[in-house]
Amino acid sequence: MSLRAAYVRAPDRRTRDLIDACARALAQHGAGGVSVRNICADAGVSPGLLRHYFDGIDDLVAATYAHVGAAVAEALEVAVAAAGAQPRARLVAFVNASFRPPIATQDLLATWLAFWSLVKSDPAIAALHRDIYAGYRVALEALLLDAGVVAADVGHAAIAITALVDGLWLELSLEAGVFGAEEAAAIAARWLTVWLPE
Amino acid sequence: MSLRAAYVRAPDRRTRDLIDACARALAQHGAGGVSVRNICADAGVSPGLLRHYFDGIDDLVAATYAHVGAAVAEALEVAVAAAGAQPRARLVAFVNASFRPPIATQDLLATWLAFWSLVKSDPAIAALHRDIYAGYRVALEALLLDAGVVAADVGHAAIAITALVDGLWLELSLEAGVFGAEEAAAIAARWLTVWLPE
DNA sequence: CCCCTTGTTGCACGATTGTATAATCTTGTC
DNA sequence: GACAAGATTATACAATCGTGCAACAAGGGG
Repeated sequence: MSLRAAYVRAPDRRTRDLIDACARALAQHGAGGVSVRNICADAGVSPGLLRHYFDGIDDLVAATYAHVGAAVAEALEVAVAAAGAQPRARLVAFVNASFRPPIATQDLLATWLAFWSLVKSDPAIAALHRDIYAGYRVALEALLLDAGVVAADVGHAAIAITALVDGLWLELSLEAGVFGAEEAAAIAARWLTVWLPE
Repeated sequence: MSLRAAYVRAPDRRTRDLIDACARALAQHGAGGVSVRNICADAGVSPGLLRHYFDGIDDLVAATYAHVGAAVAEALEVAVAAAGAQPRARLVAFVNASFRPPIATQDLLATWLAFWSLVKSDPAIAALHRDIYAGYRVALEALLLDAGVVAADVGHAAIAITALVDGLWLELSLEAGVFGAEEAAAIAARWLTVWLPE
């Protein structure tokens, strides 16, 4: 049974290998650089194997988005938990974590940008995008409310902060060198004070 | 000679037709939806004609980016000129114009998003992107300086405002319906006050 | 009227795409 | 060790990709 378990777990290993290879392809060559042969060669498997674990290349890309999205959400959760109990510190930690590893790495930003470009053409990606951002916004709105932002402003503030974070991600990814993650965090922190009382 | 001029001007018409068709393809199907046959069919010409006016499909996409970028820059310039002489009004006009027609149309935002996704893979697009954003940032920095932003802050402020505008564009394009251009303009206006004195 | 340039078409070519499939290898069970 | 089942490979196939090319249409200059 234990050997059986090890044998059964092998597919999960391959699933993960393919997702990682897909993320690498997305990061390095953009959305146009993902092809079955490309990904499978990078994962070290035969091209035919992809269809054994996924319904097709689109399904793999969607699974990669879900995986990366969950990893980001988890990293944000960890950062908030580590910030302690003070509401405002938790909010700042949430925003600042967006500009530090493991989130603000060059590869992850490029991968995320590739996902954005697929939202328009792939309905499955669009649905995932809605879910991921809805979750992000809910978490952010809760933190804003706890930090003392007036209820009427919470919706606008969440949209504004999300937009700023995404915009800074975009520039960090596209124009590496013009400014760094530290400056992005400083800008976001300043933006936060607009919505906070006092 | 006059007939000759009319005859010579015909190619420009076709160049423009192809660029428009390319922009439509980019807006509707994303970066992955641009193909020679697709674009030429939409423009109403034979597939072979594309190579008569452009070095290839990549060249056409680059030309489309340059064309759209120039159109946006011109629209911003017009908006600033129409705002009068008061420095702060000119700055607000510059930012607000980003969220009104002819810039903040659904099609143009989708096209712009497609360009972003190509920066990583296409060096020509990357060079164009650098030029376009450098110009944008120079114009914005000049307006900020005139509006009274302290010189030491101008660089950061330009980056921050550019990021916010791009982030709002991103959300307007990807999640149409969650919020509108009017709310985006209101958010940007509030963000501006952070950098302005008093 | 003929020619020559240029715009334009239609098709063919090789490369690459995603997917389907048959054969092979590996592993657990009896 | 034989057998069943799943993992994996290699190859084949149709579709689509960008591009090259030969031919046709059209109009200006000789």
